[in-house]
Amino acid sequence: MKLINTTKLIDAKEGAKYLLGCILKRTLVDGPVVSVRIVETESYHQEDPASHTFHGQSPRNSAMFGKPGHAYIYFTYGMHWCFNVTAGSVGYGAGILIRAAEPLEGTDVMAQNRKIEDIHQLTNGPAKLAQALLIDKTLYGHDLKNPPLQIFEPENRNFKVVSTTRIGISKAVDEIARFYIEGNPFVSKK
DNA sequence: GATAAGATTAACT
DNA sequence: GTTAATCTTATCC
Repeated sequence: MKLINTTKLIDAKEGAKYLLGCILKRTLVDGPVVSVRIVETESYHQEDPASHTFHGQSPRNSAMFGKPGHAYIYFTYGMHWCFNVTAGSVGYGAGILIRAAEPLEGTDVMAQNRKIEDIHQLTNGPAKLAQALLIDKTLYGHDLKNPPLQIFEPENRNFKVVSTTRIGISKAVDEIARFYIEGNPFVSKK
């Protein structure tokens, strides 16, 4: 498989569409490999009031001001981790939230991590995905070209992309920055 | 130093 | 449809 081309992530919105269909591969400490296909993303950039980078660089968001193609991971609502791919050139704070994915490999491990059986509930939301793949602050700033967390280009792009407004935010609610694969059953609801 | 809100989820009524 | 869970960060005294 071919690793992603990070130059495609310079523009957050284009990057969010580029990541659809890509394979996210997680190698766990004790051996098992989990892989999922990205089916839903949202883009955020520095002039966007809904972005964590809107008010400039801080210890929390510093990864997004670094090289594109790294992991920006944040903790929210006192209990959830969310996983993003950094975007934009160095010095410009942008990122792409991975909202949902389709389980491909290691579904048994994901079910164990999520403590549920239903395949359709394993990774159909940003915090669910992070929990299923055991993603937390230890992977903050991780270069996604290296194990234990990597992203590969898809074999083909035989799918249609739908563009809409984002979910679960209160600022810049009219911005079209959410993208998902049409008809995919693992796209989050709401 | 204190407080309010948050790129969510699951469990209720 | 509504709400609790639970804690970090940013913002404002």
